[in-house]
Amino acid sequence: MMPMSTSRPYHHGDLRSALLTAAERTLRDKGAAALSLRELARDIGVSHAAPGRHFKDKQALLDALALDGYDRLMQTLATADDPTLPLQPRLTGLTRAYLRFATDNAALLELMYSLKHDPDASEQMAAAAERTVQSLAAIVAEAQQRGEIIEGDPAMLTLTVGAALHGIATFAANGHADAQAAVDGVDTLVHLLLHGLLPR
Amino acid sequence: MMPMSTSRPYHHGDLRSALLTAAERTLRDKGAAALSLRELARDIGVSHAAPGRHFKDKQALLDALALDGYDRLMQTLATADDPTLPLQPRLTGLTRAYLRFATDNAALLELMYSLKHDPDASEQMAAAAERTVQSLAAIVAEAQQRGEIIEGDPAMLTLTVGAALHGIATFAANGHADAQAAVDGVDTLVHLLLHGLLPR
DNA sequence: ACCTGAACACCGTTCAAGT
DNA sequence: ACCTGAACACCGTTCAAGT
Repeated sequence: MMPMSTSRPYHHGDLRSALLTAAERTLRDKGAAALSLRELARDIGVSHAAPGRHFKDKQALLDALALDGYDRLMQTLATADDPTLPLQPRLTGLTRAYLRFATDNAALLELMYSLKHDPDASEQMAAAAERTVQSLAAIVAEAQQRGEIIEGDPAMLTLTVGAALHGIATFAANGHADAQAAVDGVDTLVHLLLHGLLPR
Repeated sequence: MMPMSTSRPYHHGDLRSALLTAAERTLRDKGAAALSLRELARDIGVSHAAPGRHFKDKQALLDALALDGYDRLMQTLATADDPTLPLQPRLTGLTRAYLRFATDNAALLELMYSLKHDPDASEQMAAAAERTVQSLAAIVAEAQQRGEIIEGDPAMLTLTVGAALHGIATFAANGHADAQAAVDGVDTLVHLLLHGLLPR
């Protein structure tokens, strides 16, 4: 039990992170469009102008949320990756992790991939996305070196795998595919990616 | 030259479609978040309450835009589809068409795939998406019957192909992949999907 | 440094009233 | 049937002033 100070000082202590926490909650519960700085301020118990000290405008708060999302996604993927595995189970594991993140954070993912960001934040997000792509590219390159997969432009192989993973994750996140069906289908999807659709 | 009535009547004639046209324009130029019913009304020259006659709220207008987007996407794909082609060029053509639509209508696509819609509109959109999936499923089933691709759960093959197409389209739309690079990569992507990544 | 409170210029939505 | 004009309850953002 933390003692609550009965005299409420006019400042908050760590308003910035309190705003981000509260914002992510409403993002999750009601979506980005329903997010109001004034409402956040009310919930936290601070004046409506206070958020302006920490985020130059509403978009800056959304950008910060999205950037945090990229960090968490990358950490999720890094944790899920097992470099000792052969390619197929390794990709399956990564895909499952991405799928789980997507369904658990659907609104956040939508925000992360949305078009409207400050140029500065856009740059940071492009860099974060690029880092994720690079780790996938590294996996592809490794597999090529081991002779597990075909030669050819590694960027194209990475793009293909990345597109398939991204596609199924967004299908699952927005309900275009049933989430459980998508999870169950990961094995088959990765198998098809590796083996192709043509008869042998 | 249409004669302009100098006495401006208090009604508009076809306000509903005028609103949709203007809304799509701002969606394209400034994004969904910047869309204001009052501003639309001003631009069209009608009172700020007039839109309420045609759309019960702002979300209803966004839903109508998204639904129209699904219609146009399906029409684009139907036009681009050439059933006389073998599977590989057929899929390549469809993917190109989807890519073009995605880059030409990035904000609209984002709106179409966004999570926040009225339940009623969501149902219609799910149905529209389902129809698109079904036409892809039909192509897959045909190819299976002709022995062009492997047997196995057609739904999984469709999901895999659909995920890859959707993934590359969204990459292109939001700039995660350079649009031109994505278009150039379509041949390779479809080839990889069909042939797989494993060495033969 | 950090926050308040008032002010400004906007919103979306509703509703009686007009034509 | 379709629109207006006023009204209501909100917004985001700015800025002098407070501590």
